[in-house]
Amino acid sequence: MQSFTIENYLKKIYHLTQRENKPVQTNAIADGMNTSAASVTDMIKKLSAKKLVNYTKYQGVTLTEEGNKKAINIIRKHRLWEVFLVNTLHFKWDEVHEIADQLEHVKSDVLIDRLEKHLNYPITDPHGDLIPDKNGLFKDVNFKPLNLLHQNQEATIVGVSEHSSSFLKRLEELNLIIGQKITFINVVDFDNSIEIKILDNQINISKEIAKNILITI
Amino acid sequence: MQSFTIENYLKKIYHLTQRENKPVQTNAIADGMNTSAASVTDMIKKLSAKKLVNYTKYQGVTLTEEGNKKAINIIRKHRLWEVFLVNTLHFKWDEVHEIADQLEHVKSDVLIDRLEKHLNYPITDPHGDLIPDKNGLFKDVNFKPLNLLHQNQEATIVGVSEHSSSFLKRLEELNLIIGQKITFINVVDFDNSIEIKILDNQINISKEIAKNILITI
DNA sequence: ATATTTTTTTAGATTTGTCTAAAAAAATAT
DNA sequence: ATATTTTTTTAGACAAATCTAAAAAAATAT
Repeated sequence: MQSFTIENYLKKIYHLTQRENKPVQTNAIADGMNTSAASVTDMIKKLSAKKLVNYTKYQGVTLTEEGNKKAINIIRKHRLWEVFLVNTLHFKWDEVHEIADQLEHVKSDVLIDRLEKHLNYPITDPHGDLIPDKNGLFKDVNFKPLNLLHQNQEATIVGVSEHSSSFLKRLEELNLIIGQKITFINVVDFDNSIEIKILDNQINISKEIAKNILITI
Repeated sequence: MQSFTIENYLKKIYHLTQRENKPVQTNAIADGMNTSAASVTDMIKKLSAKKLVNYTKYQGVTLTEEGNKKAINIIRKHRLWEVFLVNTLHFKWDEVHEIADQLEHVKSDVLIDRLEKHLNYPITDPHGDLIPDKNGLFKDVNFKPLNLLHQNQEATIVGVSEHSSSFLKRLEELNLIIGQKITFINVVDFDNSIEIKILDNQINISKEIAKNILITI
């Protein structure tokens, strides 16, 4: 009986160490995985014994080079499956995460190669997240959160940094979808919400929404 | 941590009770699953507690109606994924079994619906095995083994009843592929091998090969 | 009908991943 | 600098799925 536990831990640790480049705490992993801190400690010891994480007691963990490689490979598979679900099977972008969480664990390198070819070597998944190549390398791109734009700057939406279904559905309602062009107007002092122009209308979006939308200029 | 163990047992019991409609023995399951008889006994008790199999000590098992339904659903998923692998990703028919064994456990009814639609509602998988519909019903067809044909009878190959890669590869070498028309000539007394006409050539195939080829007249 | 062989089950142990409760260490506050 | 709070680890237990070895039942052979 094989299990996906190790792969899920590696993926979670990867994501938690990405934004800030420092060890992730036991509790943060436990929260993110719906498990107890004690279980995380147990599992971390196993991962450490397998040389997939660097671990010193009470100091949190980082991925080793090998752990990182494995994590990126899972993310590659997850994102390619998401593209498949949206492009080939016509799912919506807010419907694919849970299914891809299962598909990402299927073991077959040739399957992923063929899938990638079938999808025409996509660079990003349906949320604009970069898909690493076979060697784990990400294309170098210049994405930043919408809230960092300056007055009257034009930009194109290329991704999101939050994947909850409720967030994605809201974006669709506002036409804030990938490929959409927008113009930054200004920040409203009172609540830090943001005025933008989109499809010739001016709309207001909260800071929470704005900072989770990725754009390129 | 979820596991596919129960699904794999159900599938195996389904296949082992199919050909002969009587209880399957503990040892037969153990052989087919690469495990020990003791483990099978343990697992059977669990399946019985869940009302998925009918079990009386020393008497072997059969599937309950519910167990049967679950088994057929797994087989449906397995076969649809095989069609996907061959038709969409261009795998060969002898390369898909192991991958489909993983994909069949992905849980999402809507995924299977969309996959089925994408594949244009196929009736059989790449080996000619029938794909049950959503309600677990198989289309009623008239397939039988090639060795049961009579002299000079013409027939079309529609499937195989053995799925090993070595068998399938051998069939390809002999052009014995699905859709191929053949004419039965005669049985050779000495070794029960069979003479057939195929693509204007007469060839000889062993009884072992012949009985694992399914034809329709 | 009894002995032998085969099949199945039980008993007891192991591994994986999890848990709760308590102890220990680190971080924070006074 | 000490007390308090938070975080992490340890200890001990549990469920799932497996194993080997031994016992029990069923099937087969003489």
